[in-house]
Amino acid sequence: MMGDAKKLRILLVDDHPLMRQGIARVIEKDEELTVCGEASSVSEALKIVERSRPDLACVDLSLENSNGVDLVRSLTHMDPPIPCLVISMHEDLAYVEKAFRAGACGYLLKRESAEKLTTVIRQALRGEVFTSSQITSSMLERLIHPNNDQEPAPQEMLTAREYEIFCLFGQGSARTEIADQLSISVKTVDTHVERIKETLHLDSTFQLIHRSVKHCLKVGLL
Amino acid sequence: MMGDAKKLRILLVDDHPLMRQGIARVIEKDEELTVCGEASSVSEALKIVERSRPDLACVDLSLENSNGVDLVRSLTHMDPPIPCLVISMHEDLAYVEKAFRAGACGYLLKRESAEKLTTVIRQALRGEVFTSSQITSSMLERLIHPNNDQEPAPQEMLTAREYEIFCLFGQGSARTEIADQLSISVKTVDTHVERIKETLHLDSTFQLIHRSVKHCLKVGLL
DNA sequence: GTTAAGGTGGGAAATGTTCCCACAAAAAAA
DNA sequence: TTTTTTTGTGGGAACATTTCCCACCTTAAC
Repeated sequence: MMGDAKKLRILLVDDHPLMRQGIARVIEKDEELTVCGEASSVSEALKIVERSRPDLACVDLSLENSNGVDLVRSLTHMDPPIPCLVISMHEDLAYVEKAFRAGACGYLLKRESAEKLTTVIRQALRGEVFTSSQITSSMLERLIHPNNDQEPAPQEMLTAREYEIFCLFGQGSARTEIADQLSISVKTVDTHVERIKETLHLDSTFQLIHRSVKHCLKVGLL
Repeated sequence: MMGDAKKLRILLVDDHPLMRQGIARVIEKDEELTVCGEASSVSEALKIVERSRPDLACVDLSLENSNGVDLVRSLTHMDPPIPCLVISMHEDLAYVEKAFRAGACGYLLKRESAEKLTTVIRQALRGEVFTSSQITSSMLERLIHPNNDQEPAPQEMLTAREYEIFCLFGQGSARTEIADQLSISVKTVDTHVERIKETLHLDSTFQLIHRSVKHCLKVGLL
């Protein structure tokens, strides 16, 4: 019981209970680490942080009904800041970018091994920055071939609003209909469309619809 | 051997040997019916018809490299005409329509029972018109709800040229590009587009693209 | 507190769509 | 055979969309 006081306290945030259990087990195995709380949403996590300030938070990026990125931003901007290690299933660099822009100090892929986790947690607590080796090589790849666009996932490239409109196109709404549904001006829809096309390297609305239908079909929106 | 002379002679046209065997077996079981020939293509069928004029032809609509509808048209427009019973796997009313417009006197779904087949053949030989009950109810449904379009297959509804253009849209070409590829005027493409939309009950080019992409994805053109 | 990013819109020229119309060839119907 | 329908080909003009600029406001980010 005495030793617990010296242990570094870690908060787990993931909406999958089984995943939390797995991570917790790995952490508890380490004599210097302990889990001080578990949360499945941003609000839960913030409550736990208030009453028991953890030394580190392990945050899953894709939380149900809320965004792990926002949590990371909150935690890393507190006084004093709580370092955040993102544990994500997404290899996509767009996620990585969002996480680090929000203040994360590490990005670990979920399929990484258990030993890696404790290693990374220690690194994070020492203030070191970490990414999984796949992520590192992806970043290097992008560094070397900056214009290597091979149909990136629209969700990652577009803002929430843009993606919303993008999908509405794919689901069969035309610009005027989208404007009605969203209660915004057609011109606003047009501007969004412009940005979407720019981001996705599309030359015309025709190509946009084309891409959107394909995407919606792929993700089961149609 | 004497009895055979009085038997009603039936020609089988289907490109699946096993299916022909199945139908033949059912027919031969009936004392009043006999199979006078089998063919897997239109040309084969016409040869058999010349040398042994059957009393009835059972024709599959989807023949390899040729079209059962054309055969039906030929047979039912001979002098004297040879009645045709279409045996098809397609429940779609578009097929039914084409078959009857070509002169078929019956339309039987392949998944119908064996007993049904002999019953229907007798009906056909008596000059009665028959459709499977599913087809009948589909027609009634359409009669009651005329604008209840349940996405019929575009290939069946459109002419060859129209379908060509329809698919080019789905594969990413815009109207001007299609005009270039086909070496025709953009206006011609526009007219085709108009007809396609009319046939498919589409309200806008937008919906056309939408439908086309879905279709191309379904048939593996994308 | 200045910069960057996201969401909101307008104006005007270019482009695309739609609804007419027409004509010729081929196919179907009479 | 002759007539009618279907198919493929196009034009003109009104209308709608797209595209390219631009601007404003708000909310993070640095």
